[in-house]
Amino acid sequence: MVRQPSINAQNRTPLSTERIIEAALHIVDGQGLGRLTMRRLGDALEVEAMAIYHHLPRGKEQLLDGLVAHVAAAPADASAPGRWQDVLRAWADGYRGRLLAHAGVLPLVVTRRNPAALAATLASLREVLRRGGVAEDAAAVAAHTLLGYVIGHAALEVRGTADDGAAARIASGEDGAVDWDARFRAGLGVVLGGVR
Amino acid sequence: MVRQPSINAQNRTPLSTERIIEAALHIVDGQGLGRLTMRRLGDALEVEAMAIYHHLPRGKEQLLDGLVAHVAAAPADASAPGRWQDVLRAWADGYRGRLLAHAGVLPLVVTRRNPAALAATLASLREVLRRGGVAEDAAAVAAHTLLGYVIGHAALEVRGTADDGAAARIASGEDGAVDWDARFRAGLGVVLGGVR
DNA sequence: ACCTGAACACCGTTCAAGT
DNA sequence: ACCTGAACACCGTTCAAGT
Repeated sequence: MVRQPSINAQNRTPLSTERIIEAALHIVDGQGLGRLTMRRLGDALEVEAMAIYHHLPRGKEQLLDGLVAHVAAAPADASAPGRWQDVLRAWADGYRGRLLAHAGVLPLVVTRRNPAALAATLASLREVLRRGGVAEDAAAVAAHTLLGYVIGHAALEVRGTADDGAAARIASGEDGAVDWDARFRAGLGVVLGGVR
Repeated sequence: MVRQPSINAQNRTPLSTERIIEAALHIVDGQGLGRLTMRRLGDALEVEAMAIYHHLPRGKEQLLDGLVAHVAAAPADASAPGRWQDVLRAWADGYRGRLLAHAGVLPLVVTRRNPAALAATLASLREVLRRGGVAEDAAAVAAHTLLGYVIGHAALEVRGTADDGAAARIASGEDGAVDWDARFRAGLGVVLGGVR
């Protein structure tokens, strides 16, 4: 006779790295990076904070690395059909949306050492350009420029949404709110238009 | 008879917001953002941590805002002679150097609300373009694109210096170390070349 | 006005112990 | 193997008190 495991003792879904990262991302998205603590994360998972260390031995460091990987590793589809300009435009739209949706992890993406995440994304951009017939050197430069622009623009947007009003008008002489979508597309045009 | 103030009691230079910010920046540059604590900052200033609150009533929040202002507010010289391309290239070089020299505050520049600092910088870029004969709309787009690129590229550089070696080669197929200076200049050419 | 000392409510992390 | 409980060395910040 086989025992039903769900009946006894602690019948809750066990912890896993994936569940931990997801719960952490949920906290960051909802309450901000500053409120992500091991204790609060434990609460959200209905577990003592110390249980997390069993799955992430490097502790909070490893947790933050996981968040970066989850958000920043989003390569372009090099096998997509169409002009490389359109493929990159579509990727950039998606990547920007990703960064804005998880704005709280942006400071981590910016400085945290996590080679694999961004390197893979960068390689996919080069591949799109290479397949599109752009020379190797120019492709490397363009991939770098594009990723830099998307990340930098997302950073400006995250900061900017707060000072659309009076502050921006006073300090910059700009008239009213910024249409960020249009701004981003226009800047994207500048970057892609500069690739030869 | 006038008393000599320097003789008595606590004859040390009194605290000031400027001294506090400078000491904080020194800690961040030397030991990283994570090691900037009010207590350590107090030690560096030879004062109890609580004394800082007398000069920065909003506490650490205000301290971090001050760091961002100190690093990110570096406008271009709109009255400089020469082609606008050269003026912006010179500004970009300087701004990049600034961000890299204080890489520890980069995550703060990226997300911390501090309208004045970036808005003033942005306005100066627009002014350079406007004086150079670029149309208002195109100037606004280009200023935004340029600042976004410089910040984003600096972020990639800060992260990248760690994975120049094997990690980058494996993940990206790139051959060896990246010449960041050349990369930056080339990307700058792409961005400026795209402005019409 | 400017700084100190003690205290409070938190942190991340370790370590031995439970099941 | 997986989780808990108590403990340690830190945090930022408040508040009353000193000069």
